[in-house]
Amino acid sequence: MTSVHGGIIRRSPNVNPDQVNTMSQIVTRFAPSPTGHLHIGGARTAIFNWLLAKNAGGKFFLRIEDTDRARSSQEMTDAILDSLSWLGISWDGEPIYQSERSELYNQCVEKLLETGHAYWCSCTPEEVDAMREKARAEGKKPKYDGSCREKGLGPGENHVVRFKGPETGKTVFKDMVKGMVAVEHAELDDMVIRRPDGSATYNLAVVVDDSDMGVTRIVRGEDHLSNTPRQILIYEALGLTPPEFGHVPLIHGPDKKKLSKRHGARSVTEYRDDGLLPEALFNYLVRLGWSLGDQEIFSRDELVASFTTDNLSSSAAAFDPDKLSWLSAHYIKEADPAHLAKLLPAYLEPLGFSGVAQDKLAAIVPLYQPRAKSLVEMAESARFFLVADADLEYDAKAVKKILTDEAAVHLAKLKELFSGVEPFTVAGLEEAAKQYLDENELKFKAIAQPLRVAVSGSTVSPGIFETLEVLGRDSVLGRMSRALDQAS
RNA sequence: GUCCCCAUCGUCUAGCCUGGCCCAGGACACCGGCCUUUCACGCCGGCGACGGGGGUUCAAAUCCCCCUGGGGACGCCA
Repeated sequence: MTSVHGGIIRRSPNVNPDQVNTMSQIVTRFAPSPTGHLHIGGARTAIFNWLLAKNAGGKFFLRIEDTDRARSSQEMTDAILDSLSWLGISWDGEPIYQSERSELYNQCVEKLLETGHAYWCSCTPEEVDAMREKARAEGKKPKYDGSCREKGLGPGENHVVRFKGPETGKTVFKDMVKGMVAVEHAELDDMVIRRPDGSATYNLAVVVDDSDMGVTRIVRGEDHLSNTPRQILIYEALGLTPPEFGHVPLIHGPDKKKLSKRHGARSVTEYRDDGLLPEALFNYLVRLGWSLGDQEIFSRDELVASFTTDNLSSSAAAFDPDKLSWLSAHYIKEADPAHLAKLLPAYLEPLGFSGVAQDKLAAIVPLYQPRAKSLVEMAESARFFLVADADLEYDAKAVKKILTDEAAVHLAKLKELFSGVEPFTVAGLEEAAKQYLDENELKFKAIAQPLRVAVSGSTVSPGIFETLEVLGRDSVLGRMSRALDQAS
């Protein structure tokens, strides 16, 4: 009564080459339940499965587990698909909806009934609860006690169908990340596979669907590990070959506790709203629980080329917002400025800036690529570039500290000089400033901060000449005038 | 409670399968320095771990056992 699965050898000797080929095609899937947004745990699972398929040149399917009609919604389904797309994950064919497949499930339940692998049960939920309570009280595993196993009941009011599992022996399988896992059949109880209303339960539907979809490898969260022996038993009873399973540990919060809303159990959408690039989240999630030597940064192509299940970690990982932030900064540095300029308006809008010209943004972006950790941060820092000169707000403390009488003298001179600088570029401005500095035997420090405060309103900005160039002559001169007014 | 899974720096991890090259390597964070025009970037350096106990062995982070700790599952949810 021992069954072993998951080995690599699954070919029978007499199949023809063509068939071997189709059979060896790798098929993976991601099966979210549309009862909430796509969270990072689910996103990581999706990524792993997608990568697995891509690496093998196989297929990656989507299945929407929406059998819980009350809690599922089309809006959530759409949101999940959106998140996947944003991450750059594409799927083969159309998503499959479990809610449309009850007929298939019922056929399989019938087959199980006919072959003696399932039976009707008339026990009420209350009765079953009592059985479980009793077992628990005796220090045993809470289980349905199998009262109806041999009763030979038929369909009837409030009758469910239960799977008739083996009572002895054990199921052993080779998990792609855990290795050999064994569970005694005595630990399992006869699970309900069909409810009184005729609907199928999770374990049955999953098996039927994965088999029907031709899924060959399943990577999923460790919370499904204990379901696996049950599912394997259903595969066997149905005369089907189980796929290979890989159970990745759940992601923990930074405190090693359960992932909570507070620190990371957030949806992919929220990270997008925070101004992360999808590349950063993708890279971070992959590295959380998977590694390839010492490499930290991976392009998508590298990942597709090198991702295998061998390097998946078997121990749980904690979510680290700092490291994610570091990756975000990295990908912003690497990104094409024009691309970022296209993304920026979405983050500028909430700040009250809309319809900013693309070429203007494209000029601003490079100044912030080395400093911004997110697009939100970039948008906020870039504010002073976008406000009208007359609306620029001056930080009182900065004005008091930097725009001294002496600074005002320099600013006045510089303003005159700048009005004639041609071209109005970093090189031209630098040259003009240098000349002024040399003539008056001044250090650059004497004018850097005054200029910065004059044009940005604060003591912080990108390099001053870059800032001046991007601002343009009119703004620079206008703002310098305003600064001189403030100073006096 | 029962069963299953897991255990290297604060965090992500390499190394573990095929013991010696590991008084344990990389990255994030942190600390210090350099660069400098503010803030960042960058560069250099530092701090910092094999959970505990038994074995096996000439030799153990690596193999075995126990303990402890953590997580998950025990649904007519998925």
